[in-house]
Amino acid sequence: MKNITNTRGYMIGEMSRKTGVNIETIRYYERIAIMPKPDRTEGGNRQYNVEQLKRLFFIRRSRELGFSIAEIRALLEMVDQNDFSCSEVHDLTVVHLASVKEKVASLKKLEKALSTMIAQCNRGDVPNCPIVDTLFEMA
Amino acid sequence: MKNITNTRGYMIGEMSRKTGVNIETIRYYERIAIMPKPDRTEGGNRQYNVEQLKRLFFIRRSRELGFSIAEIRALLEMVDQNDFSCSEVHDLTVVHLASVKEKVASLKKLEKALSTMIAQCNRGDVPNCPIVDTLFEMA
DNA sequence: CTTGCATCTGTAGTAGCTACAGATCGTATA
DNA sequence: TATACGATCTGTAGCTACTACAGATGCAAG
Repeated sequence: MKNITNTRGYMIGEMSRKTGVNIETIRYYERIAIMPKPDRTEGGNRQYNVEQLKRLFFIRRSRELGFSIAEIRALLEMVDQNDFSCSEVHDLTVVHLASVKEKVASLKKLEKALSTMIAQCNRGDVPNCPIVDTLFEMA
Repeated sequence: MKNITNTRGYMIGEMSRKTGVNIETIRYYERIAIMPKPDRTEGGNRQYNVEQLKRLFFIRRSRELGFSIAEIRALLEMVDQNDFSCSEVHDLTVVHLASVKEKVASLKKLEKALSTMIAQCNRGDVPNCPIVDTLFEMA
């Protein structure tokens, strides 16, 4: 039960608590190499530093914003360059925004279609269920 | 090169062409048992009937409407009953609609956040990239 | 020194397909 | 009838982004 940031660094559990990223997920990020291999204690436990903590925050925030791991990998590569190009980051974000908009649009279509189906159905008082009829359509 | 509906039934390729469902996906649906095991030719090729074709249309349409396989399984169980209850179908659809709405809402939030980030970035003319700054936030 | 939580590795599972490889089927044509 | 060639077969592995174990250790407090 220690939240102490000791001099040796953060243990994986602390990293998890601070960022909200699951421990298993942190190890997964290491395996797919978007997080670096951290130092180890003599016993073999991971010891993270502040850099790595920031990186994990970056990843979590990016995931929250819907970036895929592949996109995050690209973002991190950009950021890892000393003199990274803001316009590359900008462009990647614009592309991502476009895909989010597309998803919204297609979900809105679903929403409309489902609403219509539901509206046509008065729950069993009709001989044929209009929802089921719609689902059987060979459109 | 035949589109002939022969008396024996539809081959898997015909099913695929008619419904737009990938051949491998049709076999997958059989494996997870939302499509029945069809008859076979002497040689072992699948032979589907009209019932099964309709069922596949139903599945595809439901997928298009965003229903999960689990939900589709439930829908099919309802529909498979001779005297199925329209209100069960109704309720499942309402629940699904709610989840679609939630997804729309959360994607809209993303959209807004991403738009704001992009608006703040004038592509490299700022010392620190506002997008990257946002991503590093430890919120 | 023991207790007991934290962490370790490695593997397998999730959804919903998709993509092979290597073998056989089925049929149109020579 | 023989053959060629596309369609289909089975079985397995891959994809995304994790999550969930099992069984073995590490580590720190009492």
